[in-house]
Amino acid sequence: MISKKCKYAIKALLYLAAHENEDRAIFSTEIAEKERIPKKFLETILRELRNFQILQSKRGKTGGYRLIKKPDSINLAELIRLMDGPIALLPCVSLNYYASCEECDEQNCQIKGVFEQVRDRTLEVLTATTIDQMKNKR
Amino acid sequence: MISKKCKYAIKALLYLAAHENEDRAIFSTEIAEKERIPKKFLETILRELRNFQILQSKRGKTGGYRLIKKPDSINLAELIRLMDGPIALLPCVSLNYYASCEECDEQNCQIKGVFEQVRDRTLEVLTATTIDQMKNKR
DNA sequence: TAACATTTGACTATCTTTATAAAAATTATA
DNA sequence: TATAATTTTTATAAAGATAGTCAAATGTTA
Repeated sequence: MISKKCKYAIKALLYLAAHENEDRAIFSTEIAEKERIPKKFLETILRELRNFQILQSKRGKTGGYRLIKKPDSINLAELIRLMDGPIALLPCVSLNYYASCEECDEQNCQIKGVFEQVRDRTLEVLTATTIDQMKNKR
Repeated sequence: MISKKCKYAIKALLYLAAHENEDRAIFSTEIAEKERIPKKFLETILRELRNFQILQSKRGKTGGYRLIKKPDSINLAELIRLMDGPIALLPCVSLNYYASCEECDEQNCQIKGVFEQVRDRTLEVLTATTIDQMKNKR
């Protein structure tokens, strides 16, 4: 499962992408209400996304959030990794967060293979999917 | 990520499968030592597997654990669901543990589609892989 | 220029759940 | 009587999901 944090991040980005052409910064309050995300939780998520250079923020009356990265350059694999960490189902088959299994002889591991397959299949879908593509669904 | 519990369960079943023809019950201690799994934790895992009718247990001097199900009839998807629950990355696309997303209009959800794809791709691999197949790796 | 309203930012606190065990006492079996 | 599983209880630690508070920035207005 991805975390709620991650799901909320996707929704927030979709919302920002949908209103990108309106030439205005968008308040966390607006996103929270429209997407029904707990406001304070959303704010910490937006801040993280800003720290990752995915969006920019501005304080004050004319403040709010805007996308920096283009929606077609934000893919789901990247986003999930930023918010939740590894995508692989085992640490020892993770490409970006590899960690060895303490207890097993990795050379002769019988279970790695399947999970490498799962990882590859999953990544095929996730890296091929961008915020822009999701936005244009239905 | 799958939990350690789940990973240990896979390892324990692989061990039992590897020694299936020896016509003896196998102690939790033996599995714990050979597979380097914390003993007490392993015992609770074995008990769960017994409750799921995957193996049987016997107490006393000639006690231990034996497989009930054949290794080629235990697939990974089933096993992961028993130990960890849902395989899908979102509750609303889970086949066996479906739960609606409180906050979103599921009819017009833009993010479901991708995660259905991921689920299907993942399940293709996991349901096609049995303990017996893994046992015969390398 | 000072005061004000609004919005993000940073830092804490809290509450719940899940994961991971360890311990003790009990029961079954050879 | 020794051995090994069973049950029950408890503990710990980490993660997840939120709420609260006050500070800092920004634009507006008197």
